[in-house]
Amino acid sequence: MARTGRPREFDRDKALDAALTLFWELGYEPTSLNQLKACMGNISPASFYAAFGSKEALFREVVQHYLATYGQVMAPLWDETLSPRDAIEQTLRRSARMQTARTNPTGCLIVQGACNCSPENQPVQTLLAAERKRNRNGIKACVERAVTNGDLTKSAATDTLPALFTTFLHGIACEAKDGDRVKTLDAAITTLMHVWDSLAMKPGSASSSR
Amino acid sequence: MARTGRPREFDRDKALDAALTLFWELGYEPTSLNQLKACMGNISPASFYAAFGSKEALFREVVQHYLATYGQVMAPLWDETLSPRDAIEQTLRRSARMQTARTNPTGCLIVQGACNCSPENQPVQTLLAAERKRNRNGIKACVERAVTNGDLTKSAATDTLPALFTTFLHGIACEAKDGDRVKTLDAAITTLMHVWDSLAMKPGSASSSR
DNA sequence: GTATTTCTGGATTGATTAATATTGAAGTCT
DNA sequence: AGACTTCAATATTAATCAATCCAGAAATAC
Repeated sequence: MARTGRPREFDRDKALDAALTLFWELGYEPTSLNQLKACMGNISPASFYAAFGSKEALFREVVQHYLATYGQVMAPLWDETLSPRDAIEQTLRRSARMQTARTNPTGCLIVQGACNCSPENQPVQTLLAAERKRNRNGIKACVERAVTNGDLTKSAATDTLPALFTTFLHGIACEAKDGDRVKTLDAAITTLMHVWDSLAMKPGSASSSR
Repeated sequence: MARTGRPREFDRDKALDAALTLFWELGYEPTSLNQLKACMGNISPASFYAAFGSKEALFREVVQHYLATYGQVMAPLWDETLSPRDAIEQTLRRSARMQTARTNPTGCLIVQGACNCSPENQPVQTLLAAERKRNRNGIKACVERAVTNGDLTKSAATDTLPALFTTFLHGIACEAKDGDRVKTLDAAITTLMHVWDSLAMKPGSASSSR
């Protein structure tokens, strides 16, 4: 699309990737523009602001990029070809694997990217909080779908499942950043899913619908 | 103990309390010395450094104060008069209640107090990481005690319990900060404890030992 | 070739950061 | 009373923050 004028000398996509890594490691506020410009290929302030607008605008773009790539571990939640149980299990397992992988920073940009924020950067905090709410809603929708399906019989216990799974999901970020192994988390997920299974077989209906 | 010289004009304990609240709300780095001095009674820089040494020294003192008060919700983990199951359940419930109370900031200082940190403040991050490790060890010790007691029969599943409960515990901080109600979390804890109970009754022995 | 457009490099902006120095007031001890 | 000790207010330190400006370089359009 670049029509006229002098072409950019650095690779915008690579710069965005580098910024993602830095934001992921340090979080929004501690990441300084100097560090960003350095890791993005020693670009000048003018180049930076021409290409990305501002630190906050860059971060928003970084979050979108994260959601479109690493964040896709959450996709099973909205994949209705999966059973609700498999959707949640896969989401947990893929999150644990992604957040502990050695190919990227540990932990979760959405949970930890703007954890310590000055009031003036509340918009950034709000942006990530909205994504976490999306996670919550996705898990809740899965549980409700299971009730509609007949996989689960609605009860006081099924009402607690969304908070249970969401709290565990978001807790993975802390454990991953603290050095937990994927094996450890995976095993915990296996045990956690027993909660679902014991609720699924408890009431009358012999076998699940799908 | 104040022997001689002009006595301090501000209340050191109240100042520490105010600093705790501010650090709890914002985290370590975004909390500026100006904000601290203001909330501590408009004290001067000289007074601040004379009384507390530095920002980091103040934070360390704040963390100790937190652990000695709010952090006592974790005490059941090391209370051997409680059954291991009750110790973990009480810890979870008291954490959820404390972190959602309207009398103090939401979330957890240990989990979220230094989440976004520049490399130069790594000592602060390390301080909190060590406390989180203490939580992990406490939960693990409870599970191991249950196995020794005979409350639980050692199996692949019991090996996963420490990570399961710890991940949930640390996840509470995120959910509390995002506005979850204590009722919601409490209900989720009830369901989570079913994991323990189903493991406890599964193997042979009819009733628990104590 | 000339005009136009867009990028880059370097210098600089004002605000804010944590921390220190100086100075004088306010207290205790003998 | 007078020596001594500790505090607090003001001013200031150097460093860093995100962001802007300006001049020159490099490309395209006509």
